[in-house]
Amino acid sequence: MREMTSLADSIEEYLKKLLNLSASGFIDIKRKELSSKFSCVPSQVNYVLETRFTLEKGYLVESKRGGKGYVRLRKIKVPPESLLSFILRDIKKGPVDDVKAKGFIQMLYEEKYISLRESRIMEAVISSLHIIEDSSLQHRLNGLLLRNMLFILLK
Amino acid sequence: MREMTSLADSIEEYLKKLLNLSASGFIDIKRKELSSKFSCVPSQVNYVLETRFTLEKGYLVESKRGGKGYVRLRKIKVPPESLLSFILRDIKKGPVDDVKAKGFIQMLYEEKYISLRESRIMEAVISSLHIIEDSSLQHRLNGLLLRNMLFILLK
DNA sequence: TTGTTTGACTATCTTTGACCTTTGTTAAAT
DNA sequence: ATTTAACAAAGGTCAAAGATAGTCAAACAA
Repeated sequence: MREMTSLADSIEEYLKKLLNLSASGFIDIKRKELSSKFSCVPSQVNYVLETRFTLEKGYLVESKRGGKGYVRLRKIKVPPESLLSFILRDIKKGPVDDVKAKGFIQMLYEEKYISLRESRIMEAVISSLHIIEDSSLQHRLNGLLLRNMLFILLK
Repeated sequence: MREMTSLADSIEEYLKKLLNLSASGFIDIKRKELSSKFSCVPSQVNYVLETRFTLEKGYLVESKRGGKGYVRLRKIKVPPESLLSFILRDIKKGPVDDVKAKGFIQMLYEEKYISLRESRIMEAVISSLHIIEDSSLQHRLNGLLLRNMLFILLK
């Protein structure tokens, strides 16, 4: 009889069960403890988080290092057909130039995801990145910043 | 239920509570007594003061050594019109590391210049800049971005 | 190939302790 | 009454150790 479930799958399942049981909508775990529980290296936990608990799949991961550190996992609601999902998918596909980034921001405003002031702040950010010489870095930052700013809207 | 609060966090919370209860707007503590209360070394108190009660976060710490020594903690009250110019002036002076940048953002929120969401967006921006290798560029961007985001508030 | 697992190295945050500086107190010497 | 010196009573600094989590690329498996 062969093993059908990977370690990653087991950890995923375990975390999802914990999440469902949680009244608060989030859970705090210790990376080290979790990896002990599954007798694997700690970075295995990161692998699971990166592949199974992504924003696109509707999860938010926050963490803190050092003494009393933790990893906090929460389930959020991102309707798959929503503008947010669309933008997140698009960002993941590749570099984001500033025309595209600003287009997204405009759409977010028009669809009432963000206020006028918020849209102006975000646009100011994208514009400011112009001083970066390395345009590949600039485009990566466009995507990353947009993504991390959207992340906030979900909390 | 696992304990997630570090000693530093507990001390921070305790001091903030005392400050809120204080009519005078400041509190005087004895470093030694406080550290006894929390069963830790005195320098732990300095750590908390240095990381949580910085000028950028809107706090002022004064102290005196020797007999009758004390540590005085106060929340600074910035006249509403001058907070932005205070920050802008500081930014102009030199590079802005992310601890400082986030301190300013926190103060802007506490003083009600920006909403919670706006503060989180701004913090996300600063955090995202971590991927920049060149730390001099990163610090320049911290300042520039903060400045350009603040300009939006003036409109 | 694609997805999984591992481990070496890195980054960040916290806690502790040894040593330093400043101020206050007291009592002896002047 | 004044000066001085020792000692006590604070608080400050800094660097090391401890506690977590993150990253990345190589090895491995399906």
